[in-house]
Amino acid sequence: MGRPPCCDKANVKKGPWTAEEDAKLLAYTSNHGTGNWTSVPQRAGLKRCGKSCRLRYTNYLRPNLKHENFTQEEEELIVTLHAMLGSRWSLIANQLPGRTDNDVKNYWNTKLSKKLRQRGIDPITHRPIADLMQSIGTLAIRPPPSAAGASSSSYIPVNPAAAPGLQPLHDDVKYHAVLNHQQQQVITLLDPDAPGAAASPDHQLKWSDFLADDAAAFEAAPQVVLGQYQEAAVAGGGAAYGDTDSIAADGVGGGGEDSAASAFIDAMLDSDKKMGVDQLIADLLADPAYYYGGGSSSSTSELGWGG
DNA sequence: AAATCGGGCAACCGCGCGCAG
DNA sequence: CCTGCGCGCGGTTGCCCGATT
Repeated sequence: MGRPPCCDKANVKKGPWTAEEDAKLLAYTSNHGTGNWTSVPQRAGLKRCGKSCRLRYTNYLRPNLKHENFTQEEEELIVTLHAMLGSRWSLIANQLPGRTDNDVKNYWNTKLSKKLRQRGIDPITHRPIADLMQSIGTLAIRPPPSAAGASSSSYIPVNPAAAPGLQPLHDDVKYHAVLNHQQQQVITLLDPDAPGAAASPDHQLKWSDFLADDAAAFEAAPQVVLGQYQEAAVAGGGAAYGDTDSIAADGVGGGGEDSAASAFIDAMLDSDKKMGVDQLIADLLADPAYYYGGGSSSSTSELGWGG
């Protein structure tokens, strides 16, 4: 038994919107707001599905939308957030004023993923493709990640300790130093007075522990949860979102990992608005070590997005 | 000049979640 | 607690248009 259709599809227009339709929808929303989309078509005199109206409004007609090209700063922010959040386009778009999730998604699919591939970085895992090939070869004999392993996680540059013999593409030491430093800044910003802040390596819990009881853990010590999430997010292989997706897909776990991520993300989004975490993200992006370990951190152009 | 190809983008579809009754 | 409904999200599709042959 499927869900009934939201509208009479036989009598609904589909396809590109005309200027007249746009005008009607805009006039209606400016006068009545955007609640109850199912009734909007009838009230606005449109032969469209309410869902289509909502999409048209949010992706095109909504005030303050940017219609110009993405800037280099926006590109870099998308890449970083995608590495942390996966394909949660709405969350990523929240960090980009004037951009919609559809914009970000399309831009990623058509431009950014290709750019990453061209630079030898897998756009799904955000790890060097060479590293992935190596991982495939050694997957069967790799031990499961331990707490210690997680705390020294490798992300884009492979951690030599985790894969001895593999040539690191970047300056891993510098990269990890930068990343850890940025994480600590974020954590401190969120709750500088919290006892046992994640700054203490001995206190770091395993991400899997957090997942088992994420809601309570987050309320009790969000700064620790943040540290864990970031550790998990940067742990090699895109475990941060790949695992949650698989959990969600097979319906096992009652959304444990997913809710863990969501709880953290929601809190993060609330907090960053208040505390300027955006700037920290920008600082992280501004450091070339993020993708190309070593070198100075003077210019984002060193990331090589320009051409 | 015409045909074909490929990229980019707008829009659609189906699903999950939250909420109200 | 259950059910129906609306909303939002992510994945996918299909059209348009410029580039190439």
